[in-house]
Amino acid sequence: MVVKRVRTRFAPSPTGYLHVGGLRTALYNYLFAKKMDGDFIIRIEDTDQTRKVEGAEKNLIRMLEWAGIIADESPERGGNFGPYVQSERLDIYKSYCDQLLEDNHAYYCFATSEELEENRQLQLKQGLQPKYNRKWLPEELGGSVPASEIRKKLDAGDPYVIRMKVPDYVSVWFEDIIRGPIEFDSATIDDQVLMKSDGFPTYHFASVIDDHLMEFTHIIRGEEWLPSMPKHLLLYEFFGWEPPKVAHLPLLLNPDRSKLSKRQGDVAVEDYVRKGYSSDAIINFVAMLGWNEGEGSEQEVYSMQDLIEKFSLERVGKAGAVFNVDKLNWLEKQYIKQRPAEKILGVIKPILAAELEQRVSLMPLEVITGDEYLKKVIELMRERVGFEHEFVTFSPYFFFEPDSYDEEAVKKRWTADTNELLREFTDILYALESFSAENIEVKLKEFVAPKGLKAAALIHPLRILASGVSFGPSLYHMLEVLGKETVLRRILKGIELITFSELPLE
RNA sequence: GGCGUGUUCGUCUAGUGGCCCAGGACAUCGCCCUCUCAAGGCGAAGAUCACGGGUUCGAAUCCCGUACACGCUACCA
Repeated sequence: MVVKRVRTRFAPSPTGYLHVGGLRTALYNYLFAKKMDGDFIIRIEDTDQTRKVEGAEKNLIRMLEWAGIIADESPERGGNFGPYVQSERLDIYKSYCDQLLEDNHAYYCFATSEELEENRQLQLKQGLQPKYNRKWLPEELGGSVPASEIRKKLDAGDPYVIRMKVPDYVSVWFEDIIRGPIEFDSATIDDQVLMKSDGFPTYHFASVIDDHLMEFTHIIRGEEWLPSMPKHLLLYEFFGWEPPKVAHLPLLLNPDRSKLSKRQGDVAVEDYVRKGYSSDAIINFVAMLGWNEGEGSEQEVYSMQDLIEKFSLERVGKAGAVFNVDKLNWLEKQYIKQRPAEKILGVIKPILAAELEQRVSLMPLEVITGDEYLKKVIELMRERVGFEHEFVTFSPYFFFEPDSYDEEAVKKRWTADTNELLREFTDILYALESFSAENIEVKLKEFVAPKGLKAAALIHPLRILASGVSFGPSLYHMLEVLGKETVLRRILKGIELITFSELPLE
């Protein structure tokens, strides 16, 4: 038997931003396809014209690309199974629907939405499952409506929908890759609308047609689609098509375990991008929400390549997972620690440029915007920042003069002769030929020892004057990177501004 | 209401009949390192495996029931 090339899809509707749950669905489809040496396709499901949002389709594809999920076929890329936008496939749905009508698997329904709603309320009140009451089921299909009456309504141009005729007394069974066997009784399946009165197909109809015509071998989608699986299966049966394998993914949840939603945090991938998360961390994090390598693996950090190699649908969990930002933050740090400086440069340069338009720097611009300088800053700060943009914003003193000094720190670290010590030490620094961390350290220790002082007596004040804050990288290395001129300028300025006598004595 | 799915530390999870009075990671706390902050190292605390019945010499793991949660129940996807 010839094994078919694996084809999977992500089929979003262009109604807005890319949801992180959607990102994970797309990722799993992508990982599975790539793992199996197959193709990953993007199809746009825009059959609800009222919910369509301008620009959403482009944005969706952009965000997936940002995440490293590149489609083999898509509306933008094309392919042999297009068009990849459902609103451009209307004639296809129409002809397949005609076939169903002809084969008595579907029928016209002229019920108004008011009628339908009334019926629904009635059934609900009676404790029944709300279902279409088959008022318009034709005689040939076991109903009571004569063909002539349908013909009359049609000729009169009355609006109608087309519904599928669900067979009575059958049970629909299928095997979900991650959940195992699932069975439904046809009595619980509604006569789903296939074609809406505006001539557009419903999701259910369009996706079945397209999934078959586009030759997908595996459908991987959210758990919310599980209950509509029997309808889809019935359609495959009507057409005599072999259904693809299916896997229904568990939901992503809010901290209170409700379905992940706005209000309790960010749900759009865009939100996380804006906050500075990298695609490495987002992909890694989202992949682990519901999937794990198993077999005693304790690996936490996975590159996209790792994921492709190790992913399998069988190892996707069944229960919903809470989207926990703490772990995402930790992952982001892991990536910052290991990311090549060159890559980080590309991200922080524009951020720095923007900052420099807002604030004036007293440091030589060509130096502080240069690769050499920025790389040194990156190496000093990479274990201390949570996001790449913090290379600029968390330690602005690498680019700008401190505009204040941490009051608490000054209070804690200043004594009556701190300023005098700093003044004296400034001369030593000034005379220093090579302004290196080692030299500064040696000089500082030489300076402080005969006075019977600890290095800390000078280290902390120096840090505060050079940076404005009491925390940061190794003082000596920090001073070296800042450079002699800047360091001296900041110390001199600082001892002018900070006067010990002004400090409250305790 | 009906149908469906799910349920192991706060969170993500390992675990597919004996190795589990349950392992790892994040978060929390403590100690070490240390010029601060991180990072790192070590350690602590944290799960009566939702509950109740079976099956079995033996169950987190198999079966049945209950509870709870979530999803679906549209001419939305």
